[in-house]
This record gives sequence, structure tokens and C-alpha cells, in this order.
Amino acid sequence: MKAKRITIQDIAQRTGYSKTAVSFAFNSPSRISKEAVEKILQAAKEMDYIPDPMARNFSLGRHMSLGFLLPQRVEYSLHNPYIQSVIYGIAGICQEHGYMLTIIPPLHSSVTEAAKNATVDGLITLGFAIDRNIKSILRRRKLPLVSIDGSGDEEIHTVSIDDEAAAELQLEKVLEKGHRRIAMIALPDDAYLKPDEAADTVVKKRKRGYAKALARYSMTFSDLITDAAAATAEEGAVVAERILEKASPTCFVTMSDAAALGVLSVIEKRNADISVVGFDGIEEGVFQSKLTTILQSGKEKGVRSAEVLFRLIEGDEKTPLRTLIPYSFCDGTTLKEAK
Amino acid sequence: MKAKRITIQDIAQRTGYSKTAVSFAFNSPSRISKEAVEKILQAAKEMDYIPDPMARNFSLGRHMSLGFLLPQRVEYSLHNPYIQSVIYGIAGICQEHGYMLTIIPPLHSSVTEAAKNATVDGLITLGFAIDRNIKSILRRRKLPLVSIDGSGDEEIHTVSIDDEAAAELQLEKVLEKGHRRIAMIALPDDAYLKPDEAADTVVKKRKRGYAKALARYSMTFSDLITDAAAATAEEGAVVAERILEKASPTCFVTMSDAAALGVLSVIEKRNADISVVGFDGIEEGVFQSKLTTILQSGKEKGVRSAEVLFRLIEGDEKTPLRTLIPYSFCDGTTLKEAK
DNA sequence: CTGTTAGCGCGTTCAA
DNA sequence: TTGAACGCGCTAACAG
Repeated sequence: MKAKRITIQDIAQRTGYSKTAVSFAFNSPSRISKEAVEKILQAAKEMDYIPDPMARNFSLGRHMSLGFLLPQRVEYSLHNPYIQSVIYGIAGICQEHGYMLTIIPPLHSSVTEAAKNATVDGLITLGFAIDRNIKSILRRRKLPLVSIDGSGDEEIHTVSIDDEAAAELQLEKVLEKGHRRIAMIALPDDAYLKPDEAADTVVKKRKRGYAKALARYSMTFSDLITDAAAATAEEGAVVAERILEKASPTCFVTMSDAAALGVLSVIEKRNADISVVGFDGIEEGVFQSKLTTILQSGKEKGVRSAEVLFRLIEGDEKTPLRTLIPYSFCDGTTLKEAK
Repeated sequence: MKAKRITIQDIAQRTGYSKTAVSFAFNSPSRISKEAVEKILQAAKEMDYIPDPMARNFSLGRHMSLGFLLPQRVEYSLHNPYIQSVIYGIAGICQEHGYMLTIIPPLHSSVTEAAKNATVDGLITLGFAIDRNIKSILRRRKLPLVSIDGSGDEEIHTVSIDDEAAAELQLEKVLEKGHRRIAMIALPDDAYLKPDEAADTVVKKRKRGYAKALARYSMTFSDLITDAAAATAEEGAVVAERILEKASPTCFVTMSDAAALGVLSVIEKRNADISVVGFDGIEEGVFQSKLTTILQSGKEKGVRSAEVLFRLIEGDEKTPLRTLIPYSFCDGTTLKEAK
């Protein structure tokens, strides 16, 4: 009993014209007579006909949509304000191009599965080393990809800041203030997805930057209290508690503002005088909590990655493989002089 | 020179089996011999073949994606934390169903155009009266729709809170505290899109609620200072300034937390002692600024609307037309006793 | 310039 | 296990 869709065929019959004529009436009205166009569009209106966009796109071999592959389950990834701002940036460029933005959650807990079934013209990933499985899928599907914050040692188009230099700057500022008992809360090594063994992840890059800063003060990682927390306030708080159980740092350095906010809440609760420096520059941190942090624009990353992806989709071969965007030190109120 | 895609046909030829057999090998391995399945999958691997999801979906008459129609340009709508939380809720349910979530920006500045071309199985809209153009499109495309915060006088599935009662409660709390010089900052009448003349929009519903509360204190709208601002901190601030130029309310009542935060910034800057009550319960407001507000969960709206939409997609005829979700008064620190 | 015929895109599925 | 039709619109090639 399901009402069947009206198709181009129905309009052709009704008007006596051919399917081709109907198609022309919609897409290249100039190709046929005014009279024919009118009659056809009229009939279409009467019969409630609209060309099916899926069939249309299929025929034209395109989707009119960019895909954003969530690196983790929705509950984790889409909740992250940093990722939200990336999405915001991508969406703006999609809008300019008349495209849609398809958010792609892991399928059966697998990002690879999701990539296999995504009906999009190109993909943007965030924050993980593209593993060979995904690379293989993309090759087979001939889908272009742009990786934000991905590992740089692949033949994949990447958008990121200079994480090594940014991390060096972050720690440098802390050391400058005289802090020496520093708690370093990194991101988990498999921040988003298990990286390829050798992949040069964001975490690794930043640690190189930290090492450089430390070296200038004749220190090494072993002089720090180290731990790791995912980019959420909850995890940041838990890890901060854990650290404070057994050590008394004068400053916390984190790899994400989200975690830093969690740390901050613990410090406030204890009414302790400990500095905190974050990384990212999310709105909640910068505006509400006046967090001292490294500012990198998620939106900008989204914008640039979408721009690169569109160039790839259009077949522009000479799109640069690496896109670096600016970062800056954001001076808040949470980094104080060490006593 | 473009490398042509490998198709099911190529695998059929290579293995000597038919297209049907290849299709079965992927989708119903039990329908053909083990041997055939193995050979076929093996060949597929060697030839780097993956079934094209677009062709597959086209053939199966589905998309595996829900669409979220942005009511305004990306810059406005996607920036709104309330909308972000709605999206978050929708995405979670999509994930559960193995679906994607397609964010659909206005096309050529037209939401209707966007709806016409969206390749999705169903649509969710937010905050505007569905105009007849869109309704006509949906009917022609036989696309199910769920409207969040839409006007209720249509035969359209709707998810919302009881806006009239919630607004009544909001103003009641203010009046209880003794405030009588009240500035009311509504949402613009065409909050998101020009409503149908007679449509019962969220703004209208809330105003009825306000009128009820006022009546109990023998007041009417004309006793208030009234203005309107879109749901952004910037607009809230501008309107607050405008109001304070010529009046001296003891309390601001707004229809969005976003605007309330803008109002709050103005009040703080002037170091004035004026109460503020918002509406929505966004995180920035509730947690950072301790805003007194009406709490409605954007996430919950997203969740429920996606659930309803899936039922419609599955052809469940008896899905309730109206879904009401709970709201509550959230007591912060920005509503004080009137002096 | 107008209009048509026929075939394509790529899997799925019915009838044999 | 398979040939052929199907879904729906696009378009190259061709005829008047």
C-alpha cells in the first residue's frame, strides 16, 4: 500500500515528452523549447514530482557531502568542545560550497567500518595516526582524506599546528616562572586510536618540544611527575587527585584545556596555590576560567582542512601536503610565579 | 587517465562467477558454496574491491543517515551551544542505529533548497514553524520529519518542553522575589525562520505563559520593558545596553541563556546590581556563571527527536505526534531579592 | 534548435 | 547459481 514515488518517467508519460526532455527541463532549460519546459514543470508541480537527489548524485558520481570521521564514540568525541569547533569550521566551508557535512560515528565500534560505508566525497579525520586498514579502504574507494593533527610521516594531507614548537613554548613559559616541581599530564598515547607503531603522533611531537625546553634548564623528563589523561574535565580531575596523593607539584602542565579545567577544579576545591597551564584554548577555559594556555584554533583547523579537501576532490594535484596554522601563548591567570 | 573503480562486475569476470554470486559472497555468504565465497573474497582482496556504499544504498532505497536541517547559516546556528547539544543527542542515537548524521546548511541561503537536495532518510528541524514550501518538499520526497521546538498546530511530529508552563514558571520566580521593573528580552519573532502567519511559535507560547504569571500580580505586558535579541551573547549585550540607556529595571528576563550571558557581561561591566534570569540551561551559563535559568536539555531533545524519527522511518504509524520532555527551574546566583 | 533513443552507474534480487 | 530486470536520473549520439 506504500504510495510509490513519482519518477521522471511518470512526468514523461503524462506530458508526452521523453525522459530526456524532462531531465533537461530541470537541469538545462535552455536545451529545449520554452513551451516544453513550462508544460513539464507544470506537470511536475501537479504530480508533486521532485527529482530524487540520491539517484541524481549516483548518476553524477558524487555525494555533495564531506564526511567527518569521529575518532571515538559520540559520547567522547562529540562532547569535546575542541572537536565541536573543528566541526564548526568544516561546516562553514561546506556551506560555501553548497555541500553537506556528514558526521560519521564509529560503526560497530570501528572507525574503519564506518569509513567503508560512508557515502561522502571525502573524509576528514582528527587526531589519530591513520592506520593501514583505513588507508587501504580509502585507496580502494578512491576517497580523498585530510587528517587534522595526524601523524606526519605519511603521504597524507595534514593540517595542524607546529606541535613540537608549541609544546616547547608552553613548558618554557612555566620554567621561566621558576617552576621546577612540575606535573605533566599528557594525553594518552593512543589518544584517539591505536597509532601505527612508528607513527609520529601529536603526543610524541609535543614531548620532543618539552624535552627541548627542559634541556635548556638542564632537566629531563625524569625530573617531572608524569601521567596522562584524556581530554575531559573528569579525567583531568581524577589524575590531578592521583598525583596530589603522592607529590606536591607547584605547577600542572596538561595537553588539553579540558583536562586542565578538571585539574583546576581539584585545586580550587583543595584551596591550593598551584599553577595550571592548558593546551587548546577552548572558550570555557579562556573566557570563563582565564586559563593560561596555548591557543590553537579548532575552527581554523576545520576551515583549512575542508579547503584542502575540496581541492583534492576537485582533482587539484598540487595541493600542499602539509598545512600549518598559527598558535599562540594565551596569558591567563592560572600560571603564577613559583615561590 | 583516471583509474576506474573496480566494480562487482570485475570480480565476477575474474572469478568466473556471476555478479549475483559476488553480491551474495558479501551479503549472504550462506546462499552460495563456501568455496565460492572464499574465491570471491580472495579475488576481491587482490583486486582491491569494496562494494560502493552509494550504489548499495541506492539499490536498497535508503541512505543510512539522518539529516539535521540548520535553521540559519552555519555562523549563527552551529555556534549556538544549545544547538550543539541537540546535535550531540541526535548523533548518539544515530550511532546506536549504525547511522550517520548529516548536518545540512541552508543551500543558496534557503532551507527549503537544502531540504530538496538532502540525501537522508529523515529530517530533524529545530526552532521554526515549518513553512508550506518545506512541507510540500517533504511530502513529495516522502521524507519523514521531526520538528524540535516547532509550532504545534500542524500534523507534524514535534519534540519540545511545555514552553508556556516553563515560561510562566520563569517569570513567576522573578515576581516572587519582588521584582516589578522587569526588562523582558524575547527571541526575535522570526526566531529562526519566518513562521507561518498563524503558527504557534515558541515565542508565542512563552508569551502566553508570561501573561499568566503577570496576571496573578495584576500586571500585563505593558508593565514590562520589552525588547528582543537573538540567542547570542553579543546581541544580548547590545540589547541590554539599549535598555539601560532609557530605563532602570531591577531584573532582566531573557528567552535564552546565550543572550542572558551577554546581559550579564554588561551588568558586570557597569557594576550594577540587577538580576538576570535565562532560559535553556547551557553549560557555560549554569556551571561557569551560576546563571539562574530554566533548564531544558538540548541533548534530550536531540535524543528523543532522533528516536521518534527512527520510528517513523521504520514505518511505525502510531508514533505519538507530540513528545514533551521535562524542564526545571535552575536556581543559580543571578536572581536576587528585589530591593 | 528540439527532441528522442539507448545505455550507463553499481549493486540487489526475482524468477528460473 | 545465474540471467535479466530494476532503482532513477543523466547524457552521448543521433534524427528531424
